[in-house]
Parts: sequence; C-alpha cells; structure tokens
Amino acid sequence: MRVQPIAGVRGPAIRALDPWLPGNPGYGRTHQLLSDSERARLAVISSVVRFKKGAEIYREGADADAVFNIISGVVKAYTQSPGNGELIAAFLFSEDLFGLAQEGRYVNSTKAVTPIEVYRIPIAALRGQCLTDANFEFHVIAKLCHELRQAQHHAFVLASKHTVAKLTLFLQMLAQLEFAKGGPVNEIYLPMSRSEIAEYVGASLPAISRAFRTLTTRGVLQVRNRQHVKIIDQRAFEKLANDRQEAPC
Amino acid sequence: MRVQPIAGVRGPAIRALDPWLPGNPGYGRTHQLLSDSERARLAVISSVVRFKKGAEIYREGADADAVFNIISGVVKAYTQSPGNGELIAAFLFSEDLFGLAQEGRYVNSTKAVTPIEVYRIPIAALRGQCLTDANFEFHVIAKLCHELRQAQHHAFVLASKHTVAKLTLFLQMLAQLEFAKGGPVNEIYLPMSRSEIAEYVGASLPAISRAFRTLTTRGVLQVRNRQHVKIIDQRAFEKLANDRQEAPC
DNA sequence: CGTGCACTTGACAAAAATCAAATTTTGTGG
DNA sequence: CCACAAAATTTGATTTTTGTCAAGTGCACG
Repeated sequence: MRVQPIAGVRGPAIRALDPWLPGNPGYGRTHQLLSDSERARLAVISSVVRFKKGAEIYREGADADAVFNIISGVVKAYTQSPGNGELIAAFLFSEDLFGLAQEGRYVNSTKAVTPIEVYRIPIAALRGQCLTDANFEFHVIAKLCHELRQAQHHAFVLASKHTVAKLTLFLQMLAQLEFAKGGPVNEIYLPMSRSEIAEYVGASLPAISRAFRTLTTRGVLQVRNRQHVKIIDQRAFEKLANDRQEAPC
Repeated sequence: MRVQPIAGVRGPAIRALDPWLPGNPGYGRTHQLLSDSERARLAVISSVVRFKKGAEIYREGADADAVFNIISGVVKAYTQSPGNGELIAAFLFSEDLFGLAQEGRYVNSTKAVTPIEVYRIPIAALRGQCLTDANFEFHVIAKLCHELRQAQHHAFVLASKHTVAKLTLFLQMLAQLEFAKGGPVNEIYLPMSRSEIAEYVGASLPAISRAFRTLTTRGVLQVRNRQHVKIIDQRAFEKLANDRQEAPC
C-alpha cells in the first residue's frame, strides 16, 4: 500500500509528459505540471467529492458544468452504444483530468471503477482561472496532448487482431503507468474487472479469459489473484507487445 | 472541383466545434476559431509549403521543430509497427492542426494523401505567440478537445466487430465532415485509397472490398467510381452505423 | 497500346464471437 | 465465522467472420 497525500491540502494536480521540452530529465516519466501556487489557487475554486465504487459521475449528453481531477481511485469513461455493449474510451487515474466537453455537453459517461476521491472544478471558475493565469492554459494543453497520445495508444490496442496481443498491450500500458509514477514494473495491479478490460480492448469476456490463460501457460505471466499479475518473462512480454499484428497487409 | 482561397493571404485557420459554448448557432457545425487578426499574426511567423501526393512530411521520432496547419489537401498520420502493417491514426483535412509533439519529438509519421498545401509554423515562434496572445491558447485547447473526440470516434470504428459496420462508420465520418463544412450530405468524396481505409478502420484490404460490395448489393450505397460514393438509402445507412456491434457481452 | 498498380474475387484456415454450462469469488445476513 | 445467494469468471462446443494467399480484372498513366 502507498502513502497518500492528505486530500484537499495541496489542490488539484495534473501529471503528464511534457510535449515541448526534450525529455532529458527522466525520460518517459510523467511529472507534475502545476506549481504549488497554481494548485493552491485551483484548490480555492474547487471542492473535494467522493464516489462509491460503481457510482456514476456524469452521463453522456448532460450539461457540462464542471471538470474533474482525480485525487485517488480509478474512473472509466465509456459510451453506451444503442445496440449492445459499451466501449470504454479510457481509464483515468490519479492526477488525470476529465469532463472536458463538446458544445457544452459531456461526450461520454463516467463511473467510478474503484472508490474515488476527486476535485470538482466548476468550468466557470476554471475559465476565470485561465484568464488570470496564462501559464495554466499551457499546462492544460500539455495534458490534452498527453491524453491524445493515450487515445492513439488505445487505437493501437483496438487495432490488434489477436486478443493475446491486445491484452499484452493493455497490461503494458498499466505497467508503464506504474513506471511513470516510479513504482515497480513487473508487478501489475488491475483495478478493473475482466469484463471492463474486455470492453476497453474490444474483445469478448471469454476471449480475455482465454488470453490470460494463454499467457500464463506460456510462462509469460503469473496471475496472483484477480487484481494482481506478475510478469515472469519480461522479454517474451515485450516481444508479444511489439510483434503484434495490427493492420494486416 | 472547389474554389480555393488564395494561399497565404488569410493565414492559418483552425476549425472545430466549440467545447464550451452550448451550441445554439449551427449545432454540429464546426466554425473558425481564429479571428482575422490572430490569423494575420500567425501568418507572419509561418511559411506556406507544398507537398506532392505521397510525400512524407515528417517521420515519427524526429525532432519536432514545427507544427502544421492544412490549407488544402489531405494528410495521414500513421505509425509503422515493428511487425507488419501500419495503423493510420488519423486523416487530417483542411484547417486541421498537426505535428504536436511529445518530449520534443513527433509521435507519428505523416504523409500527403493528396497533393497538399500547408502552413508551417515553427514551435519557437508559436510559443511566443502563446505568450503574447492568451486567447490563442484557448483556441488551441478547443482544437485539441476536438481532436481528442475524433480519436475516440476512431476507437469506436476500430472496436466494431464487423467490417461493414466499420466501413459505414468511416463513411459517416467523412459525410459529417462535409456536412460540418456545409456541403451536401449524401455524396461522399474518398480522397484516400481502399488500402488506406483498411489501415484506418483496422481491417484487411479484401475485407474492405467485400464490405463495399455488401453495401452496394444491399442497395445502401452506390459506388460511382473509386473516389465517389453516393448514399442511396440514408435510413439504412444510419441504421447500420448505429446498430453496430462494438464490444460484445 | 502496353505495363503497373489498385482493386476485386475465390478458396481455405485460423481466430474469435456466441451460446451455454460449470466453477470460483464476493457480498450478505445470520 | 459460516451458509447462502448473487455476481464474476472460466471453460467447452459450435458458428460466423475475417485474415491469408493467390489469382484475376480493370483502370490509369506513360
């Protein structure tokens, strides 16, 4: 378990790779974009809200009156398709920002995957903050670039043909997330259910189950329990992630 | 053929849906985010460049020294995977922005799908522009939100299980693009090759070919020639796009 | 008018979706 | 702490779809 900063004391935080500066310091490591004073100023206009696991934070199409910043826990952003099934567009983790809108309305629904604690920042106040602090906008841009890149990575996962490749890429994403925050790399924590993984990578639940089995059988992975897997053969793992077969021909 | 504004006179342009304002005026229509004076100021720091069809604009991993803004033509952003095949992350059209970087390097390669004409804006100058004009940053944020949403739509396309659904969603995207610019809706222009469509929607070239045939056979579509299709049965078309089967279970 | 490329079509094999049932886990109330 | 119910996951059998390979066909361009 990890020591957590006391909520509400420091203020909202945004973590991302810097788009502009060539990344000499800590390549591939995300860092905190906001200064202490920025965080303090944001803290004034925001409130801390808690949601239980499974609670809906907002629904697609609702009036977007606030953006959210995760203090702790995991959130999923998803779209329910008219037909059957839903696609999870993104998993959001601590220091992520979500709730940006299109024409004043939220573009997808969000739910708490685990119990969460978030800052709720009214957009009116946020807009004021932007006018006051030009540098803050800059940070938001950085974060958006980062999210755009994540979305493109998601596209890679979805474009993979074989479920094993999808799963490997997904696990690799989680691993990099822990790495970016400075955690251990071979131990992966899975806050979401198998079925949510399936909805994210674009495969059926049975297919995911079988893919896990394939990876363990091949000795690449060890499933400690539902929420914890360990990478045994790091080389094979990365090989699988790279030798994926996305778009054919 | 379409009348084109004379290049270089007006300056860079960014078109998107507004994230914040509830869209009373022209719902679902994109509009120009930059004011004339902003465009004029950007014009000063940018240069017009032309590329032939198929020409590479920049390569993944190269030092990102400029961003680009399309005046006319179509660009593809793609990533070559180590194994086989490449995934097209996005098609970019006039008034789109591309070339935003991660840690100072471009995150994917770009090529001209058609002959193109672009503004090249050095990032150093752009950064200066941001410091001068706080409002400009705001517009960049708006554009990024828009691109993020496009990336999520791409994810939807990729997550579809059946190739016919993928193709329908793709064509719908192109149709909406024309709609957003005020063009006719049932006539769709395809600047890219079948194979590029395949690489975008995550299917094999034969699968795309068969999907086109299925749609024409069912009387939904009429393929005038390689670059022009017409939607015959608008209702069936939209039905296919919505009844898609993305993530199962 | 021929050459090359883009696309279409066909046959077959591989992978995954689906349906359905068995099994494990989790949560709840005693 | 245990028993039970509900939910999540695994497993199996079958069917559909698509990828693959390979051979045509047609259009475009020189």
